[in-house]
Formats: sequence, C-alpha cells, structure tokens
Amino acid sequence: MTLNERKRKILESIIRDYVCSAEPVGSRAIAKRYDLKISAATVRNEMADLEEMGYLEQPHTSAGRIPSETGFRYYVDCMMEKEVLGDEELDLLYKVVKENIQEWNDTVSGIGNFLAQVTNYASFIIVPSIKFSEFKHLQVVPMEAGKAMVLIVTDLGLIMHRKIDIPNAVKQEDLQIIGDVFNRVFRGKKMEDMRRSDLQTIRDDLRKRKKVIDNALEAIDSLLQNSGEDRVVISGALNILNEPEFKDMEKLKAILRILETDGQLRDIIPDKIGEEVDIKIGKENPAEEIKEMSLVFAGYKTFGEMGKMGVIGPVRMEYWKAAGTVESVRTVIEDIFKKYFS
Amino acid sequence: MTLNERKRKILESIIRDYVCSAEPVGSRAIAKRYDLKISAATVRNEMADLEEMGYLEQPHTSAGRIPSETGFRYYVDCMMEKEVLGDEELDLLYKVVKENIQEWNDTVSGIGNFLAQVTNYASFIIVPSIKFSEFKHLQVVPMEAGKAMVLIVTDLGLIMHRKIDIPNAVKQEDLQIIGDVFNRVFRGKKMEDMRRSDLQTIRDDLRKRKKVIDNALEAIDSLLQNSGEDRVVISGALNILNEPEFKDMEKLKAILRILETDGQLRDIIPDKIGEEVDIKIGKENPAEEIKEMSLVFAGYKTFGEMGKMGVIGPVRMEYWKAAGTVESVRTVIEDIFKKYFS
DNA sequence: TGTTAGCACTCTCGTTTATTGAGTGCTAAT
DNA sequence: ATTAGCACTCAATAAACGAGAGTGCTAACA
Repeated sequence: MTLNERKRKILESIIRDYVCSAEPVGSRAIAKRYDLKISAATVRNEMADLEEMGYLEQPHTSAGRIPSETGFRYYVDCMMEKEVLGDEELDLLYKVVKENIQEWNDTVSGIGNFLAQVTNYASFIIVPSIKFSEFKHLQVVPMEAGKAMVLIVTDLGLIMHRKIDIPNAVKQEDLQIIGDVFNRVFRGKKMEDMRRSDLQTIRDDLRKRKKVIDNALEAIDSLLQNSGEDRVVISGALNILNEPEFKDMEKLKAILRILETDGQLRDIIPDKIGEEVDIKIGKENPAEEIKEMSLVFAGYKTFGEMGKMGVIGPVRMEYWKAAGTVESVRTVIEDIFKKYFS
Repeated sequence: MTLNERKRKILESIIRDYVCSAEPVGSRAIAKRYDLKISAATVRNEMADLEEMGYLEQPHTSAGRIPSETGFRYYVDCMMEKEVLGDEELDLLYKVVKENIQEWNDTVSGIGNFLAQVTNYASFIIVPSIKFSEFKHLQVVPMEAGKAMVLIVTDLGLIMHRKIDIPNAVKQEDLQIIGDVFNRVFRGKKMEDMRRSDLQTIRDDLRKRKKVIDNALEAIDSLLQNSGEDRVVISGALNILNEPEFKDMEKLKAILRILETDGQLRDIIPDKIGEEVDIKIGKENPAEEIKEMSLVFAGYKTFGEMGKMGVIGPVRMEYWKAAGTVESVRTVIEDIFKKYFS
C-alpha cells in the first residue's frame, strides 16, 4: 500500500503530535501547525482516507484521530529515520561505562540505566548465561581449616566462587597443582563443556587430591545450575508511571509485575533476533501480557551467544528516538567488547 | 493516659476493622461484630470520648471513625501482642536461607523477599558497608600477560575482585608471596583499617614486587570507595500498589521513587537502632518523604556493625503481624550468622 | 448513673440531567 | 481538487438530586 506525499505528511504529523500529547489530534491542529498550505477540510478528507486504509482510528465520532498500530507500523517501516545519539549523549554513555568497567554487572546496569534515562522508557538487557562464557582461570584458595574457595574467572572477567570442603591432608601446593590442572585442560572451553571425563586421564595420579577435584567440579556444576538462565536486567521500570495509558491501576500492576518479576521478560522477548534494531508494536507481540506495549530491541554480539537489549514502552512511543538510541547503544556495547574484553 | 477495658476493646476493634477494610468504621459495626453486649449508642458515646482523647478521628461528620496515629501508637505501646512466625513459616524461611547460603547477597535478598511476601509490605535490609568487614584472605591471580586479579575474601565469604596491572617480570611465585604478605599482616583487620603504612616495613625488601603491592593497595582502596556505603536491599516494593491509600498516582510515584532509588531509604531509616523491634508511625518519622508511612524495623548483629531490617507500609498497617515477623526474622538472621559465619 | 431507643441532621457517593465544545461529515460554492 | 459553511455527534464537565450510612442529642429506662 503506497501513500502519496501529502498523506504521508499528514500521517507523520498526526503520529508526532499524538505521541507527545497522548490525545487524539484533529484536522485543524494539523492544518495549522504544519505549513502544508491546505485547509482543515482537505485534511479531513485525507484523514478519512487514511482511516479507511487502516492507518488511523477514531476513539469516537466527534474526536480527532489517533494512529492505529498499523499506522505506526507503516511509519516505522516506510518513513521513520532513526535519531541516533548525539555526541554529548555518547560521551555520557562512554563515561558511564568507563566508571563501571571494573565489574561486568555494573557495566550492564550502567548501560541499562542510561538507556532508560535517555529514552524515558523501561530498558532491558539480557545477558547470555555464563554457561556460554569461556573458562579462563581457576584457582582454589585455602580458607579456614578444611575449607577452600574455588574461584573461576570467565572471559568477561566475571568471578564466580563457591566454598568447598577439603581433606585436612591437602596442602596449599596441592591446591595450586589442582588449579594448574584445570587451567591446562579447560582453558578456552565454554563453561558448559567442562566435562568430568576430560579429567579422567589425569585424575588417577593424584590420589588424595581426587576429593578436592570432585568437590571443585561439583561446585562448578552447582554454579552453572544456579545461573543457567540468561540474566535479565531491567532499568527505569517506573518510567511507565508517567504514561497516561497506564493510569489504570490494574494495567499498571500487571505491567510492573512483569517487569519486576525476575526473568519474566526473558520469555516475552522474541527468541531469534538479529543485530539490527527490530520493533514489535502492540499486538504484534506474541506474548499476551504486553499486547498493549511496544518493544524496540536489538541483539549484541558477545563472545559466544548473542545478547539482547532494548526498551519497552507504550504503543504510543517515540520510535525514532528509541530505535536510534538502541542502535547507538548496541554499537557502543560491541565497541566496549572489542576494547576491554579481547 | 489510661483507658478502661471497654474503651480498649473498642479501640482495638476499630483498629482491626480499619486495618483490613481501609474504611471508617461505624458504631453499629462494632456493636454487632464483637460480642461486647453493648448497643451502638453506647459505642457512640465511647467513640466520642476516644476521639476527644485523640485516639480516633472522623474524616467527616457523617462517617465512622478511623484510628489516629496517636491511636495506633497507643495500641502498639499498650495493647499489641506481636504475632511471631508460625512453624511452617519459619521452616520456609530456613529453607529459603539454605538454598541461598552460598552467596551472601543471595541470602540477603532471599530473606528480603520472604519478609515482603509474608507481611505484604515492602521490606528493606540494610547491610553494613564492607569496610566494616574483616579481611580474611587475599590472593593475586595471574590473568593474561601483564594483568592479574586481586581477590579479597571477607568474613561473610564475600568475594571482591579487581584487575590490576603487573610488570612482566613478576612471576607466579611472586604473586603468591605478595598474597602471603597481605594475609600475614592484615588477617583479621577491618577492611577500612588496612593501612598502607603497615606494609612499609616489609615492602623494601621486595623491589620488583613493589609495583604490584602498590597496585593491589590501590585496588583495595577503589573497592572500598565503591562500596563505602551500607547496602540497601528492597523487596516487594510493588506491594504498596495494593494499598488503597496510594491509589493517587502522585503519591504512588513519590513512594516508589524512594523505594527504587538506590540508597534513598538509607537516609530515612533512623540512625541509632537497637536490637528490639521499633515502630515509627506516620509523622513520627523525621523524614518528610514518608510521613504517611509507617516503619517496623529492628537491628541485627553481624560481626562488626549493626545491620538494619524491617518493613515499610501504610500507617494502616498490621503492626502485630509486621512486628512479629520482623522479630522472628531478626532471630533467624542472627542464628544464621552463628551457624554459618563463625 | 449508665444504657438504650428514637429521631433529626449531616455529608459522601453514585446517578441523572444540562451544558459546553471540539471535531466531524457532508454539501455547495469556488 | 479545494474550501467555507453548517448541522450533527459525543465525551467531558458541572450542577442537581436522592439514597444511605453514620452521627449527636434527647428522653426514657433499668
């Protein structure tokens, strides 16, 4: 379906007006505000056409028009130009990242906060499960008598740890040796591929250390089990309090509940996902719970699996800004990866 | 001010009614529901007295009465019996703790969730800054060329880490030695008391390792700086969505903002705090932002500093349940400390 | 003297009724 | 093809009103 220039102008005007006012927009407003040099009556005719085509709808006969989801879709597909981040905003983002670069978790939440703050929507970042991370280093550190700490470092500089029991006979040097064994055998492997069997060959020659190795492997299993799912980080959930479409308490609760409940979003974001910015508008979302919301998201490449990030907001969303921001942030994330983690 | 038995009964009835219905309660309801064997008119007289004494108030002339904050205070001080946790609830709590005992952060949020879920209010747990923790162990682990990871274990089994640069000349054994030095000198000290000067004496004999020690100390400084404030963990903030007193969007926003904004609560909870359960009702709170809310909280003893925990909810709160739960949970926390961290 | 029934009075809340005004669709003129 | 003009529609706001819950007061009662 192709629209002539004037219809496109009118559709865009209505969208931009509606997105910021949240009110139906009338023909006069359009005719006046934008110098289209046509009268309100003409606009009315065009609007009637646009409505018939499904791009606009009327809440009731004597109200102005609002863009339909189809209308938004047309705009997003055929007219929108992404507003990527400006230099100051990029600078701010890099500053935020740098301040939190020491701790990958902090980096992520820093980026999430930024995303939420700049767009004024709720942001989400989905971090691939550590089972896809690469094993980089293991160290068994003696603690109080009979206890030691297994420390595992992954490609992102993520530290995982778990306390294990060790026989009293085991000395510091033994622990060091065990660490060396792990490092030799597993370095560079994905965490989930650290198989017990790989150790079988060497384990025999270290009798009394067997128990420690077993316990360490068990600890790793338990760590993987504990963080087997992709991690979801949400920021700015409260931004939706500002959207008039959620003044209804029940709707508000439902949405906030989804955002706050751990991992709920994971099942809602589309599974397969490319690197380009993708947009799901309202009922385009397969998940029932967010059929009144829109998603703007993209994938980002880490070492192994793809991560996901984006914003979630009302259908009446500043798609141009959101899409541009998501795109910029994705670029920055991948840049960060190159710079700091390789 | 002392009340006769009947007045006390009536006050209590009104409180229990009002707390669960959120509506002013009238004389008939009281006379009927509770078998006080007195008529509504009598109740009315008593209620008039109670109002004059300041324990009740009337939203408007033709409405029932609601307890004033003074009324709640009287109830809490002179009549309330705490409803501590039952066995099933305690079992659940211990189960939650056990499942999350591996990671102190998880333990805390587990307990927080429990507290919020059982009371139906928002819960908070304030964990003393790690600078009050005891240094237990340090290890410098070599990473990629020119880099190493400083790992610090504290009394709670908390692991902190930071990457540092190391000269290429430094070998694995050197790192081990440096770790040993730290462990010898600092073991058992409070993190904030780890003074550079303590290392002065020994540093001279390790020429090429000087740089590493400096970097490690710097890393520690930066870690302490980063987590210098007590950590605040909030759970169940969304519970306040259910309270009718916050149906007003603006109030709701204000409260949620406080709960979600990192550390905001820290400045709101009273500073000095004992181990007993304490209650602040509405305007008793010094902080302007929560003059319409009540706090029920207690301190818990860790190794060093006192931690704080409790719930925050509307003035119309089930104080008996909240206070009992907070008390029970405090006991459990201290029990956990004894069992797992000493 | 304390308790209770009775009654007039008050005030909120939900419903109904008018009023207003923004916006439309249609028609006829340009 | 565009536009001015006009009658029409309908939400939103305000005003009017009745119903109901609850009170305070008075007078009768135990």
